[in-house]
Amino acid sequence: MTSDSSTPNSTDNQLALSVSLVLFGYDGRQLQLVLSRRSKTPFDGELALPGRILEPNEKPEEAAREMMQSITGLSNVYHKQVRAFADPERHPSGRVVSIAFYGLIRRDEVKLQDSESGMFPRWHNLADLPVLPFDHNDIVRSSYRRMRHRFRRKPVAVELLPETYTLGDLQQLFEVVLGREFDKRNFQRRMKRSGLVKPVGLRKEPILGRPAKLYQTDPDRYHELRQQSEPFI
Amino acid sequence: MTSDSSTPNSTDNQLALSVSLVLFGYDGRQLQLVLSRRSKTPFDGELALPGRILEPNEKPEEAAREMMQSITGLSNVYHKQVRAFADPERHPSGRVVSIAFYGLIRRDEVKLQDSESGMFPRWHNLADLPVLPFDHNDIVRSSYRRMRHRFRRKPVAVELLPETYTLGDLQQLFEVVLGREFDKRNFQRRMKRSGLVKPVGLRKEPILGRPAKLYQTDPDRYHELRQQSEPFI
DNA sequence: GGTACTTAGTGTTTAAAATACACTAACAGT
DNA sequence: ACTGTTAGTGTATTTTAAACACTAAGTACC
Repeated sequence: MTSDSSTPNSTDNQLALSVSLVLFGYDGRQLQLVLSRRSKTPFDGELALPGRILEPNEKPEEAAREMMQSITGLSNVYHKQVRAFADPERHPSGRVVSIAFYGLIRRDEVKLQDSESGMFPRWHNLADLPVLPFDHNDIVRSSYRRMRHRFRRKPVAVELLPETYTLGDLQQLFEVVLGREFDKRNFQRRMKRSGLVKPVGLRKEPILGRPAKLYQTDPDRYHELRQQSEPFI
Repeated sequence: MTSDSSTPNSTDNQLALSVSLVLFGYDGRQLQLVLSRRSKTPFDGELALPGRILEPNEKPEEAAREMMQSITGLSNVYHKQVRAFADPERHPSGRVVSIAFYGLIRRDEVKLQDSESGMFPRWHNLADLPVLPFDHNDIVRSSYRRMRHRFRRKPVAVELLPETYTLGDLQQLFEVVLGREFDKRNFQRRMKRSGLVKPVGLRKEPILGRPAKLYQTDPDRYHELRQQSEPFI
C-alpha cells in the first residue's frame, strides 16, 4: 500500500482513484512525516507517501482512516482532506486521481506497523525530505501549508504531543510549526487563559535544571475551541 | 455540461472524473451562484451546479478555467479548488469523483452564455437555493465556507465588485458575506490605510442623498496583500 | 428658493490585546 | 555549598480595535 501504488489496469481511458497520506509527527525537536517504501511498479522500492488505490465502493475518508489505522495502530487520528491531485501526467502509467489527507500523529503512541502493511513505514524529517516520486513533494507542500494554517486557527497542536506535556514542549512545537518565536511569559499566559490545558500536578523527569510542570489537554475545552472561528494563536 | 453530467459508461469498476463549479456573484444586495439546467440523465432538466466529466487528458484546473470561460465569457476568473467529493454513492449510476472549484465573478461584466454551453446557466440567490441533485448542496456549503474563510484572509472581495465601487458597496459586501456589521468609520479607515483601494475621483450616480466617492482596486497593492498571511479583515 | 429628506463622510476617546522585558526558583552534579 | 541549567512569574508600554455623533452634499417637493 503506497500511494498511486498499482498501475491502473490501463486501457487508455482508464482512471483510478487513490488516497495519499501525509502523516505528521513531532519528536520534540522537528516535524516528521511517514514515508513508506513502494512495493509496486512504478518506482518500486522507492520512498513515497503511504497510500493506495481505492476499491470501487470505498469512501475516501473511510479509506484514509483505515489506512492510518493500519499504519499507526490508532483508530482516531485527527485528519483533514487537503485536496485532489489529478493532473493527467502525475502518474506515468495512467490517470490516477489522488485525494490527499493529512493526519496528526502522537509519535509516542505509535509503533509503525511493518507487518500489517508490508510497506515499512518510517518517520522522516520534514526538513530534509528526499525527492519523492509522482507529485508527492507537491502534496507534502500543500499539506504542510494547510496544516500550518490550521495550527493557527485551531488548538490542534496537542494532537502531536503526548498525553502530558510541559508548556515548554507546547511552545516549542508552535515555534517549529509556525516558524517564529514566542515570548515564554506571554505564551504561557495565553495557554492558561484559553483553558485548553490543565495542570496534572506531576513533574517531568528532568534531564537538567528545574523540573517543569506537566499539563494535559482539557477535552471539553479542546472541542469548544475547535468550534470557534477566531484564530487560536 | 452539467456536473456529473453523463452516466459513466459503467461496467461496475468504472470511474469518471468531473469538475463542479460554484460560481459566486454579488448583485449589491446578496450573494448569488450559477445553476444550470441538466441536459442529461440522471436528473435531466433539473437545476444543478455547472460541471462536466473530464476528458482523459484534461487537467482539472484547466478544465475549470475553460468551463468558467465558456459560461461567463471571462478568461481570468479568480478561483480555488475546494476539495474532491468522491463518496461512491454520490452519483446514482456509477462512481463519479468530482473536484469542486469556486469562482468569484463580477456580475456586471458577465452575460451568462446560453448558446455556448446549452445548459442555460442562471444566477440564483445563495440564500434560497433549491434542493440540488447529487451532493451539490454539500458542495455549495463547503465552497461557501471556504470562500468566506478566504474573504477574511485575503482582499478577494473586490473580485465580486465592478471595476469602480464605493466604500459603502465594499462594506456591504463584507457584511453580507461575513454575516456581521462593521462600523462605517472604522471600516473606511482600514480600507484606506490598507492601500487596497484608491479614489478615482468620480462620483456615483446617486439614487438619493449625497453622491459617494468612487474607488478602484490598486492592482499592485492587491497582489501584495494576497501574498500576506495576516488576516485582511 | 427654501425646507425636508436621504445618504456620504469624517476624528477622537476608550478599551482591549499584544508586546517587551528580567529576575527568582528548583533541581543535578561536582 | 557552589555552579550550571532550565522553569516560572508580573508589570509597564505600545498597538490595535471598538465605540460613538455630527456635518456635508446632493434630490424632491412645496
